[in-house]
Amino acid sequence: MYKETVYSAFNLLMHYPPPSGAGQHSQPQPPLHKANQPPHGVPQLSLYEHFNSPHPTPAPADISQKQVHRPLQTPDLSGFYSLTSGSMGQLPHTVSWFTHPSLMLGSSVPGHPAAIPHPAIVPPSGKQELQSFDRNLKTQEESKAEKEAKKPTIKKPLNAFMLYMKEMRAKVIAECTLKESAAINQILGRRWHALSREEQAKYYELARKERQLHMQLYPGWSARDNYGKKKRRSREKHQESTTDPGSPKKCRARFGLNQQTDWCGPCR
DNA sequence: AAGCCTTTGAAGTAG
DNA sequence: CTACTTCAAAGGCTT
Repeated sequence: MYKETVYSAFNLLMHYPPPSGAGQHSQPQPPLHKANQPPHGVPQLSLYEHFNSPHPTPAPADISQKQVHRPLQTPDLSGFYSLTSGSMGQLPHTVSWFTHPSLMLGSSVPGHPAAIPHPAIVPPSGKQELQSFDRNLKTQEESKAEKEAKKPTIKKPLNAFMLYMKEMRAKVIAECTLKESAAINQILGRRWHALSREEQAKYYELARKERQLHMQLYPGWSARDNYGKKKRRSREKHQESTTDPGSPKKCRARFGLNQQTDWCGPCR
């Protein structure tokens, strides 16, 4: 029963036409993640449409509106990618952002624009009034910040490598008896490069569908929405490592090597 | 408790 | 247009 569901879901997933050029071995080849870009002007059936057919629900114009005024009309896709496990050979667990806790959107009230005083509004003169104005301004800013913090964050869809990591992490942990993610990710990075183009293509394709579904569900969303929200280490710390080879990606960038094909000595 | 580490890829920003 | 930056996941470690 379960397996049947798995394979039927897989068939749905694999119903998409493969991107032109994907999985072919003509030389030279562009990087897969570039080659997999869908051609412009070629509408492709999305997972969303697949599951809504023959009664498609038009994608809402505004995410907050959808959350509050209309419950998500999409059929229960939770665990969709766990269902597609068969497709990937063995996706042992959920890999979709769709089922990620961070995306389990609550019933947040859409934030009204905070009452920000117009720049032309000048605080009344006089020390006491000025202090009072400052306090009000601060309170407004604080409440605005609180509202921002309470807003459910829509995360970025996972890219091909992230999907691969999610699938393979448990395997690597079991094999290497490691738990530290930094070390595991290094191993996974090397294994990713060792994959054949066909194997990688599966993940690029899955990632493309993730992005497509994400766009369908959150039409107004942009990666910009989450930009700068995480506190990062200071710029100085980044720059002080000029003598350090750093990650292979950074190292390749530094020495002008091909990011997709070249291995830099110090990072191997 | 918050951020770092570490990876790749997508998408943003800055010049 | 190019180069650089940030964020997705993960969990132990550090501050």
